[in-house]
Amino acid sequence: MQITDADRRILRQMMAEPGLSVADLAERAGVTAATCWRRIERLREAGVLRGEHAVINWHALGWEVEVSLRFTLDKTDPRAFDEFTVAAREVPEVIEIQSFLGSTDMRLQIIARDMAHYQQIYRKRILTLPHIAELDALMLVSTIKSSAELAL
Amino acid sequence: MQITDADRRILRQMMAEPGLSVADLAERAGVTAATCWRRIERLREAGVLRGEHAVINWHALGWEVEVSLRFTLDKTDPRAFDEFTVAAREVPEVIEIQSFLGSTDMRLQIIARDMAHYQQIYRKRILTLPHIAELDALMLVSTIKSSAELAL
DNA sequence: GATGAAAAATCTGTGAC
DNA sequence: GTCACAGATTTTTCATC
Repeated sequence: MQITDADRRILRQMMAEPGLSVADLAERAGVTAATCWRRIERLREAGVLRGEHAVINWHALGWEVEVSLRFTLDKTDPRAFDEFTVAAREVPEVIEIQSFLGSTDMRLQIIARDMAHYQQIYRKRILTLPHIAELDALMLVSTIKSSAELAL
Repeated sequence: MQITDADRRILRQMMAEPGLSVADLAERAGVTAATCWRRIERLREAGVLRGEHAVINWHALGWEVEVSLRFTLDKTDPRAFDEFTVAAREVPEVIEIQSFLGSTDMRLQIIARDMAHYQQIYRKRILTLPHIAELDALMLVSTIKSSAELAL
């Protein structure tokens, strides 16, 4: 798919001010609402726009503990990656799963109500994940920036 | 702010099916559209709901390289954290900044068009960030899960 | 102080140009 | 790509609990 300057302006605006209506987006991107809508539709069909994501402030909801866990897997078993991933997806407190090339294989981000809750998840759901060779945990203090304002 | 059962149902539904209209959300959460709208507004004002973000497929836009960088800072200087954070925010290719308690102090996530572009960002914008003591990089292969479906 | 019903304002999605 | 428009949706108002 060919991405025009107008597409780029729309995408940039979506990143800069998420949640804007199509009409407002159109105005800021310098196109009419109908055009903007059709472009968004095209971007969706082309797989550039994957959908929407509600951004929730877990802290305000009383989920105080956020942890980033890095795993090295036991690569002697070729099924390690798949089985680890499938098992990790099933833990509801896991809010992000990333896979890497390098010494670390996977990263999970986890939220919990408090330390006691985290301990419980850690022992019952994390340490029981399959094929873990090594693991190290970092307590998250804050997420400062979580978006992009790129010159596409 | 007091969070009711209806609020929880609305939030859970928003996470499960982002982008739903207020009317549909209301139906699924078992409240009227007006009530649902008012509750969402309250959650927004209370800072529980930070908004809805469009999920962009960088790969489809031709941004092929994604990297996670972990930093240990030089803590002999008390301004290290602030100065590092301020400088990191200004790099447009940095799409996430997290700060931790533990051996690692910061994590940045970066996107680049290709390896050559990444090398350039790495040398000119990352290695020049202030107060870096140690740093290690991981090439991201994929992000598999990036949401939560929690029993709030 | 919170709710639902209904009206008013606004936006979306489509067709014609 | 623009314009016009019907239908849908959001947001306000108001009477009620």
